[in-house]
Amino acid sequence: MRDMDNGAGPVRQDALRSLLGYNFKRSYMRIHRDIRATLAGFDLTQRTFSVLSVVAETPGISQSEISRALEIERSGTVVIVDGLEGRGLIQRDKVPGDRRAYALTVTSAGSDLHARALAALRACEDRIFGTFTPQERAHLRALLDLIQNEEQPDETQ
Amino acid sequence: MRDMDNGAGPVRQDALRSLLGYNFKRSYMRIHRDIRATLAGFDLTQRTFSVLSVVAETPGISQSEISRALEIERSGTVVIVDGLEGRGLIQRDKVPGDRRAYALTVTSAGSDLHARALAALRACEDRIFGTFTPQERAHLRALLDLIQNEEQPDETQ
DNA sequence: TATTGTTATACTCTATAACTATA
DNA sequence: TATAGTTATAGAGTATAACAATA
Repeated sequence: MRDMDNGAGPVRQDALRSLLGYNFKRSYMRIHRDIRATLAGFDLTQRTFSVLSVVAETPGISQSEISRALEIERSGTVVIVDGLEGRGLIQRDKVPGDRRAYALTVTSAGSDLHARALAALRACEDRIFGTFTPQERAHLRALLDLIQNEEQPDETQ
Repeated sequence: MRDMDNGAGPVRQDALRSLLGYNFKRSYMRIHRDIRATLAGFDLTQRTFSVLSVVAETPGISQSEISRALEIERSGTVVIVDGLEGRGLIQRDKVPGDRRAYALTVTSAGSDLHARALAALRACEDRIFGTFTPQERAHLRALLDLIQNEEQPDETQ
């Protein structure tokens, strides 16, 4: 009787369900819940993992470059890098040519944690998308890429 | 030279990009930005629009039913309903059989705003997915449904 | 002038807990 | 005991603004 507690009848949400945006949100919440739980086991969040990952793959990257690549505010990147450095996962080194910036690299501990968290995330996705065929996974990825590469509305006028 | 500011070379994010979850997040952020801007024109958020929409389509629905249908905490629903009621978009009526609950319905102003916001959202989605073929839209919707209907990990043991 | 890194602040969103009235 | 609604609070996540040092 869950949908008929007060006699209003089943809960209709035809309008919401007709919107791709709403279904996208619900799907994302479903995925995000599992990803968050997986990363919590490594004391990481989506953001801290993303920063760790980019540093691991781009040794010498600066904080500003991270901000641009991941679309995080610079002020937010500082806090994340502080945390990762404090845990001995990455380190800040001086940049010879530019005394403003740091060159970030992962420590061996950071590299190790990144590898283990990445493996856990792949396992997590295998669970979430376990019923998907390889073709369905590829198609989903292709559609997500299409969305990300959409023209942005021109805000310069 | 945006990706080579410090000589670290182009920013690599192969690991992140190999994860469906990360691409999902980026796509969702892209879509959400436009949806939020669209709804802001009606002084609505995704949540307040969702509640308004469900009330419009299920006259007499209770707050608890909204919470279950939209997966919002009851305490959050109260605040949203307060706001919509304060703006004259929905109203709370007594339920004959249950003195605890309210029967919610939209006012004519609420019905009108819902219709206009819904039309704006459809137009917004037409812009976002303008380059998608009808088949691609349908396929995306089908894949999103698959994700939402995934078995949840059993937490009752 | 623009950019890098930083700090402090504020705001939004959401979850949690505790409570009352009623079933 | 369980449910409907409510209130207050706290936390996470994120954005904004201002600043010093350097380019």
